[in-house]
Amino acid sequence: MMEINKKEESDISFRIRNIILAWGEKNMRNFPWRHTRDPYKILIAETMLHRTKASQVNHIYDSFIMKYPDIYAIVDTGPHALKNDLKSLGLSYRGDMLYRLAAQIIEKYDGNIPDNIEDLKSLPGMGDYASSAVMCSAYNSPAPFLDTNTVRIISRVYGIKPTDSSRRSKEFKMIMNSIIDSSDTRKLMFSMLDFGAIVCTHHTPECSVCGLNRDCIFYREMK
DNA sequence: CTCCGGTTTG
DNA sequence: CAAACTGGAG
Repeated sequence: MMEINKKEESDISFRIRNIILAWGEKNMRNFPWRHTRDPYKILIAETMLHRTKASQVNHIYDSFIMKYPDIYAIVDTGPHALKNDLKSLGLSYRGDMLYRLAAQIIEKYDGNIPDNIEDLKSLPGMGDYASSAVMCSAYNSPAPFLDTNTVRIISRVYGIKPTDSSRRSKEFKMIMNSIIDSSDTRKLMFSMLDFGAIVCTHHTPECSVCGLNRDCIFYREMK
């Protein structure tokens, strides 16, 4: 009995992984912060993406990187100018946060972005999500991260009602780990984020064209 | 657990 | 007009 459940569990994870990877091959979005492995540029992107739409970040990202090409440029300009350059993204504390983040990286790590989760998480503004995202995006490290998109996909397919704390829950983390398995984490995470943003959307998801619909409890209950 | 914010979306 | 957006801090 136990073994059957385990097999079914891994079978669903296997299908989610392959279906989303295949979908990503054709539909993955093409943001500038995905063309680089430079941890600095990825760090900036994650800071901007904090509770903010990717399309909004896309508007200002390139010019921001042009103006602030490295971590020292952030500190040199000071919090006030940063705040102004990030204004269109909302969350007014973001400028101060980024300044403190850059200052600590220079002070504690001689200007080098840490390449491990523990050190990243110790920095201001860097939580579970952003730290794992840097690890995954810059180093292709198998660091699972749960954001609003991946939580929504998992909650629907598995029929688990999402709560405000789902992104920190052990249950969701374990499922995410089983989906990642030993795949190309970087490619899978980007595909999954985009799948959530384009197909498995919050309002009126595109269930009719979703490759996961026959596995999805949300879809089966909707019919 | 609650709050944050300009912009976008329904 | 309300709710959501690749979350993190207090």
